[in-house]
Amino acid sequence: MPETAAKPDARSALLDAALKIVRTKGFTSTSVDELCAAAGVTKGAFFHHFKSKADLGVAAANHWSELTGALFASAPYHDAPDPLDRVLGYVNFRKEILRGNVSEFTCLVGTMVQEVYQTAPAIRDACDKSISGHAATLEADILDAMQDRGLSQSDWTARSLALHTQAVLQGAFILAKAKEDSAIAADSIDHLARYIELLFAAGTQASDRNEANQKEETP
Amino acid sequence: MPETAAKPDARSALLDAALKIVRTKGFTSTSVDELCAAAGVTKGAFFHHFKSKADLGVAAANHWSELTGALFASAPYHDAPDPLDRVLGYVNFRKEILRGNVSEFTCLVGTMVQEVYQTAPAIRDACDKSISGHAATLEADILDAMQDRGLSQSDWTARSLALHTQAVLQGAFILAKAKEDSAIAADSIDHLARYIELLFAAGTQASDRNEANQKEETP
DNA sequence: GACAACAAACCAACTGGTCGGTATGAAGGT
DNA sequence: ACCTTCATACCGACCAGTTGGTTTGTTGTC
Repeated sequence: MPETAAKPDARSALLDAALKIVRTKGFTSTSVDELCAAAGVTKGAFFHHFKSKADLGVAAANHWSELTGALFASAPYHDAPDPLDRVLGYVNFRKEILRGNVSEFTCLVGTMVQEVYQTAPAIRDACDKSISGHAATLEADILDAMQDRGLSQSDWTARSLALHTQAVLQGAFILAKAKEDSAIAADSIDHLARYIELLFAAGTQASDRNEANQKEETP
Repeated sequence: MPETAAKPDARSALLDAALKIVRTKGFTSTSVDELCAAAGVTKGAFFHHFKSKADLGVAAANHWSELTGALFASAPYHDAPDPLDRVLGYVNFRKEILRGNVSEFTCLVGTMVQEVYQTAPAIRDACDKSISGHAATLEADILDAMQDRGLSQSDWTARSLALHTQAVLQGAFILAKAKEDSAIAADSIDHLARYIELLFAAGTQASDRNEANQKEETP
């Protein structure tokens, strides 16, 4: 991965164009010429900065990671003192983000990975890194909430719940695309929030009796 | 839509080829020539049966609906007397289905709709119909379970929960593709099952405490 | 004068789609 | 029984446009 220090104009223009176009048409349907036209550069510039279209795909996924990373890092839900409130704040924030038309709030890497997971391993890995890396930022808060609520020996892990939130979001985007409606995505996110609430409510209730067993599952 | 009575060889061969190839490479990356080669027919046959590639996409989505409809209709979970057990049986069945490599258990219409929702409205509608139609088969059992457990005035509907299950599954497939691993999908399905259990357990607890268990046991 | 950052003409392979043609068989008249 | 008609199913050469990618050339800057 290159350093994000210097920003030649054409490169970031192409990356920004890729974010917009790929999210509406998909990766393979987006041609290099189209990208160049949207970015206002020529093909020469494209292949100067990216050695192939697939290379652009990888760079776009990384660019996406940086953009979303910054967005969520600066989101207000981190301020909540209760870790569970931070987790629920994240989920609620994801719901608030559902503004504008579908291609504006859906996920670049979720879209790309479906198309190329078998044909472009480099892009798939970049997409996985983006999703998993984002989930990891949630994992810490989930872990804190689990400890806080005495759920350390539950039969699910903080990581699996963090990844599950991403699955719900990705799936919600698919439904939103199929129905061309963001409301259905909001419904799914509501179910996700309800699940997390129930999960922690049930936990406090059931396993309050004793604590401090660091073993995981495996009966 | 044509009746499924007569089955010309070339047509169904192309449809079967489409199911397999589109799930691994995506719709736009799958060329007509490739489809013809895999089906052992010529281009003439292709455009005799389908007026365009998009038309094949619509037909493939409908074909998918029929195949999955038959699969789930004959699944054993319908036999459970308790409607909640049928719902949980469905979820468990979805988990059991995760066999073989990723392209063998992922969803054709979920893959397609991501690519073409903006560019091929006919395909999008066919995919929506497939997903929503499948969700509708779950909705009846959910509704029964809600009545059975006295959850009729909850702040979520049977339809939204049915669609949520589809969102979770579609999202689980995306994660499985990103990680090239079905285990992550199974984890998400476990979370879904846990959610449904908690949802109905919490409901019975909160609003059905006095009314107790008045359901029949031997139908 | 070396090098990064572009511009733009150019290319072979491939794309979805067309079109004239053929093989088969059922329908219908005589 | 024989012939014509017509529709369906299929073939495969062909087409124009597009694809990702290359090459050669022109800038500006250190």
